[in-house]
This record gives sequence, C-alpha cells and structure tokens, in this order.
Amino acid sequence: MNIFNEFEEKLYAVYAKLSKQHDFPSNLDLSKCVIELPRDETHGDLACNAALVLAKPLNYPPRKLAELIAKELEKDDSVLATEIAGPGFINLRLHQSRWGQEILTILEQADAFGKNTIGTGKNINIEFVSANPTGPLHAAHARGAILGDVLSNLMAFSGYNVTREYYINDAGSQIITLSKSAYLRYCEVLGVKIDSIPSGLYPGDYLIDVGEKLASKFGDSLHQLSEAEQVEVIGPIAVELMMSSIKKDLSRLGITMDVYSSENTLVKNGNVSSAIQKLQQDGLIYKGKPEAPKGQRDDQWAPREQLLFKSKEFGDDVDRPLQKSDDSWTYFASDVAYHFDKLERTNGRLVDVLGADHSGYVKRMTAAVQAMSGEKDMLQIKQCGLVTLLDKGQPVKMSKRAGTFVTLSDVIDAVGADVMRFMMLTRRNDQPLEFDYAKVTEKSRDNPVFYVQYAHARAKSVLRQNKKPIAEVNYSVLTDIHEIRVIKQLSSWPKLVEAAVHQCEPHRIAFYLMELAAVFHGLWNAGRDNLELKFIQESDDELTLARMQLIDATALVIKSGLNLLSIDAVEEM
RNA sequence: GCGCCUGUAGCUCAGCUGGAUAGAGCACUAGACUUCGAAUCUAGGGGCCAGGGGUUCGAAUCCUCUCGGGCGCGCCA
Repeated sequence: MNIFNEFEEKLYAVYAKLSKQHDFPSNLDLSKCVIELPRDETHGDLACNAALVLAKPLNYPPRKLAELIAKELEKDDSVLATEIAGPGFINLRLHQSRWGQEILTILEQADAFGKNTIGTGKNINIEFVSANPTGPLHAAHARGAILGDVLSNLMAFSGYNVTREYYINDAGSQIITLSKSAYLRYCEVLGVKIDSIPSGLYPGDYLIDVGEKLASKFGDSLHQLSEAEQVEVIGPIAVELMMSSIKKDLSRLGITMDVYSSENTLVKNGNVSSAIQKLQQDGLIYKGKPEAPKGQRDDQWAPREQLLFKSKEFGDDVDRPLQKSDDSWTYFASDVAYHFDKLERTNGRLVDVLGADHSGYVKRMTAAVQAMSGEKDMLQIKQCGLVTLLDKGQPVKMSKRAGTFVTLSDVIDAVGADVMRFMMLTRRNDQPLEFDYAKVTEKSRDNPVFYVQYAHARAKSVLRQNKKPIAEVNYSVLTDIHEIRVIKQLSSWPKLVEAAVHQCEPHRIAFYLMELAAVFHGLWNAGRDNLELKFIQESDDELTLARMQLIDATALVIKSGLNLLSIDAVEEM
C-alpha cells in the first residue's frame, strides 16, 4: 500500500457514502479517478480529478461535486486542508508529518517496494534479439536485446511468470549462403588462394574461425561432398558456432535466455504443416492469386495461384502467401507455426521485440496470432527504432556488405555493459537513437549513467559517515521542501512501475532514475547553501536519524531501479 | 501509390494510457567548493507543441485533412 492507493481507496469510500446520500449509482466506473502529485507544488500535496471525471455520468456540476468529495476527504486525519481549484480539481494538503511516514513504508518493504501484482498467476513469453545466426551481433542489436531483457525484468517484478526466448532462423536460403561462405574460408585455410569473396556470400572475417574449425575436424574430406551434402554438414556446425558467439555477447550484456527455438527443428517436426492444417480447419486458408503490390511495376508481377492465409479478415491489408513456388514454406508460414507453438507452450500473452525494419510484418503476425488464439491482444509487438552509432558526433561507418561493421562486442569493450544498457533506454523504444560512444563514457552530468550511479554512491557515502546510534525515528521532523521533493519522488516509484508495465515501456525506469537522482542532488546541495539542511546535525540526533533513513530509502529505490535495468548500483566510484 | 512511425525551446529529448501556467539536459549568462563526495547544485532568458478543422468541462495527447521527415511493401529471413 502506498500513499496513492491509500487515498484512492479513501476516495472510493467517500463515493460509496455519497452515492447513498445522493442516490448516485453504486456501480459507477471509478477507474479514471486518480490521485496524483500536482504538477505545481503550490497546488498542494495530492490532487484528485474525481469531480471532473464523474460530473458527466452523474449529471452534477463538477465544482459542486468537488465540494461534496472534498468535505468528506477533509475528515481524514492526515488531511490538513482541501481546496477546489480550476474547473473542479480537489487539492489536498497533508499534515507535514505524513510524507515522512512514507519512508517507513519504503524501508519496511525494502526490495519489494514498487512491486505489484498485475501479472500474478499469469504467463508471458517475450521473444527478443532473434538475430539471424549468420554472423556476430552488431551494435544495433543491443537495443532490442536490452529492451526485451528489461521488459522481462519489469514483467517479473510485476508478478508475471516470464519466458525469455530467442528464435533461431536456421532454415532457408541464408543457411545455404552461410555454409557456402564457410566452405570458402575452409578452402582458404587449406591453402586455396581467395582473392575476393564473391558477391552474395558473407564476407566477414568471423567465418575464418569457422573455416579453421572445419579444417581441423574434417581435414580435406569436405571437398569430396556434393554441394548439397556440404550444406548439410557445414550448416549446422556454422550455425552452432555463430550461436555460441551470439550467446557469449548476450551474456556479456548480462542477458540469459530461457529458451532457444529453432526454425529448422520446427519445420522438421512438421509443426508448420500442423499449424497450417489448424488454420485450414478453421476455414482461414484458400488457394488464390495475391494482389500485385502497389508502387511496383505491373510488368514485374506474375500472378500465381498459391496458398493464402486470410489475414485480411484480421486487419491486414492483403492476404499473405504461405508457400513458395517450389512448394516449400514461406518465412511467414514457419513464423505462424512458431507463434502457434509459443501460444501452446505459454498459455498466456506473447510479446515480440522487433527492429524498425520489420514494421511491414506487424499486421500479418498479429492477424495470425489473433486467428489462432481467438483473442485480439494475445500478441503485442514492440518495435525499436534505428540506432545510429557516432564517435564524437561523426557517424561510424557500418557496411554489412563490405563486412566492416561494428560488433556489439566492440562497443561493450569501449563503454562497458552498464553504460550500454542505460543508454539504450534513454529514448522511447520506437524512436531512433543516437549512441555516441565517445560521449557516454564521460563522467559528467551529460552522462546519465554516472549521474544516477553518483547519486547512489553519494547516498552510501553519507550513510558511512554517520556515527549516530539507531533509535526510534520521528519522521515528522523532515519538513524542508527539498526533503519532501525527494520523498514524493520515492513514493511515486510503484506508480511509475505500473505505468511502465502497462505500456511495456522500460525507458520510463531510466527517466525516473534520472529525476530521482536530480532531486537528491538538489537536496544535497541545499545543505551547502543552508547548513541546517546538512544531513548530519551534530547537535540533533533525531533529525539526523530521520535524514539517514531518507537517504537509505533513496539508495534503496535507486538500487531497485538499477536492478530492473540489470545495472550495478555501485557504493563507491 | 498504400501501410506503420514521426514533427514539442537554438540542439538532444521527456510529457505519467485527456488534466491546471507544456518540462529536463546541453548550449548561453550570472553565481555556489577551509564543508556529509563540486563527477554536483542555484538562478535567468528561450515555445502559435508543424499548420487548419473537429470531439468536451479541458487536447501536445483522441479523430480528420494539409505540409515536412523515417521505415516497409509477392515466392529474403
């Protein structure tokens, strides 16, 4: 129970009482009535919009309604005064001692402070990264990886039973390309001179390792195999080596997946045909000719009869093909099967974290999941915007075709995993993000990671300085505006977590921590201008102790937030 | 051409699922270190929230149109 829930419940009680007196309907939806911190401090401690929300359904003038509610709320012990403002806001002023009590709540709940029960008893599957196993992770992959991981942390913090999942696209033509490219490197290792990598193959140096492994395992025996046989032998080995490099990079970022799913396995086990069969039974599949895509030349378009899924019935723009001309499944078909598999395993909601370049894929996939689950919001897709890598403001050249690209591993070497994790959340997920790895290692206000960690280290430092004995704490001595600001920010933590979970927006945690650090630094420096605000007051044990608890609570919440981001809360720096 | 995202201070971005006079950082100006950590803080200027119309007690937020950016668009994954 935090102060906002507490007053919301008080509000519900007030409404129940008023509904009897004035014959208001007792089952009215009060969920839009909220208790919040007013934006302007001069408006009081808490603000309530209930009168504005309820005026219309009750057909009652908002200000009069506000008066009725305010009069009841005023009877509460912790309420000092109420006032009606603007069109009908109810502003509450609390007794000065009320905010201090929040510290006790925070310290008692400790690590559990901020948790909620939104997901209790529910399962959720979060799929992220799922980079093709044809090369190492590059810097831009970090964003989806971190978004997915922190989202998973958030969900778990809210009670969900979370599965972190990675989908390995180890089927289809790219694996053929991969093994051909690896074979070329293998030949190179065995002494065949390669001038340049033919176009269409992967040119990256990382395949030299694979070539070496193949050479040491097979000697020169691979030459005797047919091309198809080579793919069969090399493909799985190359994929495994790529995946182990990917897993290593993820683990450097602090990310551990619960499940790795293989597309190849899915196809081999017949999951695709069984998923298609299910859709067929539901009458959602037919043979037909797909519409020509708009904006392309008609003469390029050769209409062909193929198996189509009625995604249009579920909000997609056109029906989508499931089979290629050689009768093998399209990527979409195996993805349908994969999501069907996930639905069955999860028995709960699915989340896909995708890159911005997959935006054309959202509608058809949500359509498919809706068709299979019968529920509209079973699949939620979070997309992340592009990442532009900069070095002192200059773009870092990345060219996958030339094989010169900045790997995730390089960037972690340069800035560290903590910085990487925090910076990737300093922008809303669907917006493009610039990542300047010269700048993010600065130790200044410019660098939010250090700013937040510095606040934590400072807090821990002053706690170490304190020599006062622990005793009964009287929180009502905390009355300065700077202290109250910090307490208010701390109290908002559970509310913030709820909003972040509800919107699936981990960046809110990062922004919250920056604000909390700012009000805490503000409080600290207030003690420089006004010596009475220094935390440790030699002649006043009571005040000192209360302040120590405030600092303790601050450190606790910062640590809790950083934990959600999987970032260390350092005690000294 | 169609779909999705997007336009907020000079710059980089928030804006709590519709709330009060739209916020923060950077940059700029002026200040605060014999002091619990100055890796910090305080104060100031700076805005038709791209533009028009609509919905209502109330719009940066929802709807619609216009203009300007990004991404995607049959058998690649």
